[in-house]
Order: sequence, then C-alpha cells, then structure tokens
Amino acid sequence: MEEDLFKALADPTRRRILDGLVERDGQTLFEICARLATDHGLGLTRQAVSQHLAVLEAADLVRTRREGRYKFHDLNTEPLEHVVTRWLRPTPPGSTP
Amino acid sequence: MEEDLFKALADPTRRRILDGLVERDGQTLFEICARLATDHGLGLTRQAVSQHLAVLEAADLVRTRREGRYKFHDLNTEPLEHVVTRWLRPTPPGSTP
DNA sequence: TTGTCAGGCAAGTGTTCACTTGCCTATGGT
DNA sequence: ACCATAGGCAAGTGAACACTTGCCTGACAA
Repeated sequence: MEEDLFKALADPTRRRILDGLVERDGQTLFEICARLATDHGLGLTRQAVSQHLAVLEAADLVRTRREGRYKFHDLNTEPLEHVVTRWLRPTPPGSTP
Repeated sequence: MEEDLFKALADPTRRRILDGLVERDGQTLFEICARLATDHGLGLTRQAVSQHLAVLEAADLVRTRREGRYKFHDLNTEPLEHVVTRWLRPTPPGSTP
C-alpha cells in the first residue's frame, strides 16, 4: 500500500536504516543495530530495530532472506520510483530561465 | 528540515491536498476544504485543513501569498527533488535484463 | 544434551499526532 | 456603522506510534 510506504519513510531511524542498506546490502539485524549505534550514536534495543525492519518490510522497501539462523535484509527501491513524480508538475517552458 | 518534509508526506490527507494543488495552484483554504469533501468525501473541519496546511508550509511544500482577506496556497515541488534519489542505487549493469 | 547466538512474540508505557470545539482578528460589502 | 466572510490561536481528547521489558523458538557448536 502507498500508506505503508510513506509511514515507513516518516521515521528518521528507518531512513538511517535505508541509508545503511544502500551502502551494504544483506545486513543482519545485529549488524544494523551496530551500525546505528556506531555511525549515528543511536542506542536502540534489538527489538526496536526489529520492529522498524518489520515496518520497512511491510512497505516492501526491504526484502528478507533466511539462511540458517541468519536473516539478511536487502533494500528494494522499486516502491520509491513513482512516488515523487506524482507531484512533480511539468514545468511550463520559460519558468526556469 | 528533512524531518518536516517526510512528516508532511506521512499523512494521506496532506497528500490529497498536494494532489489538489497539482491540478490547480493558488487555492484558498475554503477551496481546499471543499475539494477534499467533494472529491474524496472527507468531512474535515476548516481548522483541521488549516493545520495540515501549516505542516505542509513548514516542510516548504506549500508557499502562501496574501491578497486582501484571501490567502492563496501554491505548491512547491523543490523539496521533493533530491528525496528519492537518496536511496536509488546505481543499478549494476545486467541486473535488469 | 547443554550452552550460546540470532531472532521472534506480546504486553505495557510515554509521547506524538490528527482532529475538534470555542473564541478572537481582520478584510470587504451594504 | 453593521454584518458576513476568510482566517488564526489555543486548549482538550482519543488514537497511533516508538520503544522497552520479559519470555520463547530455532540453529549451530562443544
């Protein structure tokens, strides 16, 4: 749903998680927790990050794959494609000199 | 702020307001109220819409200009430009056959 | 089997948010 | 002057949200 997408993007921590996944795909939950702590100084609980990942997954911004006892998280940019263009008006010619 | 932008986009009513401003720029508060009611069946109070417009204005998505007792609202798409591209990874060649 | 590591489920808490109600200001018409 | 119109300010309410704590499941190694 479109609703899930915008709600997922509304939280700054979730946007940081997306930033981290752009750098390296296939991170595990503990990796994401560590990166949030070291790179951004966010001391979040493992469950907090897990819930954020659930929201991102509901928005289809993050895909997951299990291997053994690890669960890797991959970024999916496809829902973002037609989001901004929704309001980007065709600029009238001559309005941007 | 970036925070204000994403929070502004998080609410469905505010996204409808943006949709309406894409169709016709320079709408007044009562016009926006009427369009939300007729086009989308949303029976919102004038103050509710006014508060939504304040949030959109804080995100710089809406610019306002006063003329007499009227206040016209104009859409500003500039904050949306570099939003999505933040996470749009350069697709590796051959990954989209 | 026992211990450990990665992750999940569920209830509880405090804050933020959307929306309403009530009153106030200012501009314009008659 | 009057009154209607267009909008603003502020307090209050109920729901959604972010985050925590505590316990439980499943996979690997000794």
